[in-house]
Amino acid sequence: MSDYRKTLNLPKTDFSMRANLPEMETRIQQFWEEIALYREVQALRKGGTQYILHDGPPFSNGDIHLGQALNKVLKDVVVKYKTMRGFDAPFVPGWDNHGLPTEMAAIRTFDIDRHRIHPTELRERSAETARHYVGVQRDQFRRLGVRGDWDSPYLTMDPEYEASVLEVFEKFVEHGCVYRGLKPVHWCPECETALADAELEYGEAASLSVYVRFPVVTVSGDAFGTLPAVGAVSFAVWTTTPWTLPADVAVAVHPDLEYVLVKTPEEHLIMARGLLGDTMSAIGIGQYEVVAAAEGGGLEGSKLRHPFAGREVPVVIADYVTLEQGTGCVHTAPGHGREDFETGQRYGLPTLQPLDGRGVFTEEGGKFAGLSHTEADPKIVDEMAQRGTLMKSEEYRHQYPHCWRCDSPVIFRATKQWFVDLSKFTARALDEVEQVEWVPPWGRLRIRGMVEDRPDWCISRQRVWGIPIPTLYCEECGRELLSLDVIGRAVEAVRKGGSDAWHSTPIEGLVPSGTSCQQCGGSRFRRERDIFDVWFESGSSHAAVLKTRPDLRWPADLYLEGHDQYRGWFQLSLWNALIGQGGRPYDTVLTTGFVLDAEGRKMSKRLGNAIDPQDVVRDLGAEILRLWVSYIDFKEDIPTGHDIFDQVVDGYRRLRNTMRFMLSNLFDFDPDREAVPRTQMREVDRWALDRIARLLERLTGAYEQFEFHQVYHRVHEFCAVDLSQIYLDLLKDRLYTYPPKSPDRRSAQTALWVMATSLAKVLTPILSHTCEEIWQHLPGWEGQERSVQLADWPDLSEWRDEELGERWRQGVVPYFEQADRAVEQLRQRKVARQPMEAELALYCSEEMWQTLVEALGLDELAAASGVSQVRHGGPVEAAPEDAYQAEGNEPMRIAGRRLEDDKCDRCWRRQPSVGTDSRHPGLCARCVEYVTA
RNA sequence: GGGCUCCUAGCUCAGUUGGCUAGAGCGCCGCCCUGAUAAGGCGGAGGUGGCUGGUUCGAGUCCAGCGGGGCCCA
Repeated sequence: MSDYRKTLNLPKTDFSMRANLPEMETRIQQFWEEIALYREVQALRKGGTQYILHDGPPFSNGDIHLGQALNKVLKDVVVKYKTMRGFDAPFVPGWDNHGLPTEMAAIRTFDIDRHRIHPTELRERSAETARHYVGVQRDQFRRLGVRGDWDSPYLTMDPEYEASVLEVFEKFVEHGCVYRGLKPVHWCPECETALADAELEYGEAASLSVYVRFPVVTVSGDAFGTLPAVGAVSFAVWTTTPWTLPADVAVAVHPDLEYVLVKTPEEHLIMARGLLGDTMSAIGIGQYEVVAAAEGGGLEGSKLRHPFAGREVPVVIADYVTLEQGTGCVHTAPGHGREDFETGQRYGLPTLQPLDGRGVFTEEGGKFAGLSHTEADPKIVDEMAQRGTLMKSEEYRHQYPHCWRCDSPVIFRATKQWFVDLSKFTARALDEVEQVEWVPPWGRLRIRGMVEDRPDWCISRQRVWGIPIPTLYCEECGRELLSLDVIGRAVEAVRKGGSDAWHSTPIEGLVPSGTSCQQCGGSRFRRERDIFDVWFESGSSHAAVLKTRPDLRWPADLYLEGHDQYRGWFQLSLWNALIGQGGRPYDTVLTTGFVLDAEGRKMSKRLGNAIDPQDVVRDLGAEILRLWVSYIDFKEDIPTGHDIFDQVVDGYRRLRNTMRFMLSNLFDFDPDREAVPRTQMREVDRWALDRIARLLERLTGAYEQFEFHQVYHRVHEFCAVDLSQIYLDLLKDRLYTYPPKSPDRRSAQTALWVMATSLAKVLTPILSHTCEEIWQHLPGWEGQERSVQLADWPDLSEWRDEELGERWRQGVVPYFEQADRAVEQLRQRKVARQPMEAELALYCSEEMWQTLVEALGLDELAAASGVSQVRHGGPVEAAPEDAYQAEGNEPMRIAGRRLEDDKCDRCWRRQPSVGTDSRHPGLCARCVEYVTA
């Protein structure tokens, strides 16, 4: 009997069931290399409407992490989708080379002592590091299957790019919004250098904690009613850094907190009610009474006497004042604190800066001049004790930032920095924000908030690895010189020789002859050594990249980054483009959530819950990572974990095997010659095509809305339900047992071919490698593109059949589930252990029966029911007692019985006709006909 | 502490303008098949919709508060 197996058209394909993805992907990627796919696609889409996705540059300072992998794959999905839709959608990847992360990577890699190394050498080492990691990351991104112009990416350290940044700066200067001012920065007095946040290490340190009286001169309005004798009333202030008191210019209170006037045996004190008890016990006063209360807001403008400097200081409002510690009255020294500084800016207070680079008090420090800040601490306390303004002093241990190199405690010190005044662009910026499409929509709200309360932008950094700020200082008086001429020369020099040219060009080459200091008239200058904030560089990418490359255009259609970039790249690119180019740099901004672990916590190397994309690619394959990207909703927080990847692997298998089944049944199909015209197709095949046509419309919509997870979930469901459970299952009988060239079989193959090619196309943006592999295993046809990525987006609208689809949805598809249940009941009752042993009798209206028979035909109705035979038993009422009661709109009952007919050796169906032909005693009549034909 | 945001079965997602017993796939358990076979089919269990209160004839869907997670600030 097994002889008949040879007469069947069993599926055949080289498309393996197990993918061995890592191996397959490299083979496919090699193929892409060979045909220069990126160029091919670009050439093909040349002339199409441009769609510019501008790549946000990652730092070139290490291997790519999962978030970056996610980001690039998403961009790849967008770009591939767009090109298949006919757009000219180039993808130019970029890297952010400058800045502290790379400088630190270089210091680590080369074990550099940054206090000894010459800046030029540190720049060289940093450049080397950056180049190295650009190469590493490029390979890693390519390994993910990301298609782009990898041969000519943009690098922020390219001289051309650097020159463009300086040109943007030039525009800023033209607008007159660049100025030099004071700003407190973390400063290491040992190393005498500014420190970035990343260079701080927090550790325990001892400080002097002091409670200090700020005697009241006047209190605003009648906040506390009638005050007792002035002079006997003080604001109680607490601080752990007495050495910052010489720079104090104000006391801050919270506008909404309640403040009280407290009477003690000796005096009256003012502090927050919420801290009254703590403060009193700290300063050792047991007997006191509250005599009046007022909201902090009402105290604004009160005048106090500095505890030892003699000057008057105002009471100001600040919402960062809390009840966690202290008295609720916060000592404010704009020169020594970031918040203090902003408060000072708001009130127009002076920024006192009495410390030099070594942390030693200058003349401005008055009687403390010459003392280091640590030496001054006790002296200041003594001074206040003598003047009677000290209430309490004690040692205090707390977490305090230390220098990462020398481990000494750092200080906050006001230094001169370059700023950009953004205030006059705020209205324009908000206007542009409204023009942009933010996805998801709440992005607008978020960026609006940031634009609205944006302080002036400090663009200078005291670092080495970056683009120099092309300004000068007078050698005589130290006054800065902002000159368009000088910037112009810098642009030219940098364009030729890179950033180093600014440092190496003789000063005469940078200073136009006749230049003189605006302040003292001096004619000798030295160059600025500070560099730009890296955000200024990357924020200029729209100009440096979009405006300079012929394959791109300004502004971009899309920026796509993590939602941390609202404050970062999105915002700073916006200001930069607004001031530099007069408009927004993007039309749409799409943001992704953050990659979290399975418990929803952030991923970090420290927690040890980070997943390395390189591991995923090596162990599971890039396709799994790509599928994961479309498995989750990337706009929300993104949960990850090995179990999630396992699920993605399962999902991949389902997709792959469904595709494999279709491919394997197309082994003898020639789409050019054997495709069956729509009118001659079996109805069930047309139903399947209507289903996929309908699916395709939804998928296209999902791509348009950047809802890629909808693509995955809908395709997966389609493969599992419409195909595996229903269509492919019922097709087997026809595909395997019918004569190879019979129109009925070709009809099925036509449908399979349309579905397979369409699915391969619509999944290409996501499963690029697998779809390419499918493409290579499909039966070839006239005009088939070399790569599926060169194909057009499928249009299956011709296969839509509204009437048929509706009829099936109502009257046919629901039957399948009912049949399954009826069969299950037979199995439960042990009527038939195997469904193929059974026959079903449907008890329903004649009309209902006709609908099913006309839709499927008797053979396929049985196949779809999973049994050997199906017949109409009669009206519902005629059904036997134990018949299954079908659910649904119309009444139907399904009875079943075990067939006594023999099983056909060929088609496995139990048919009465088995054995009627003496030549083939084991076959049913249908199989005899096919075999003898 | 502030701005924005998220919280539906073990997991990832659906649920149209508030309206019938809240769905899918995966996973799990049981069965069948061995002509998709390191596949495939059938069935089953599994949800106080983060919690509390409110608006409404009716809320997963609207409002308020609380709890937990995330990003960015502080």
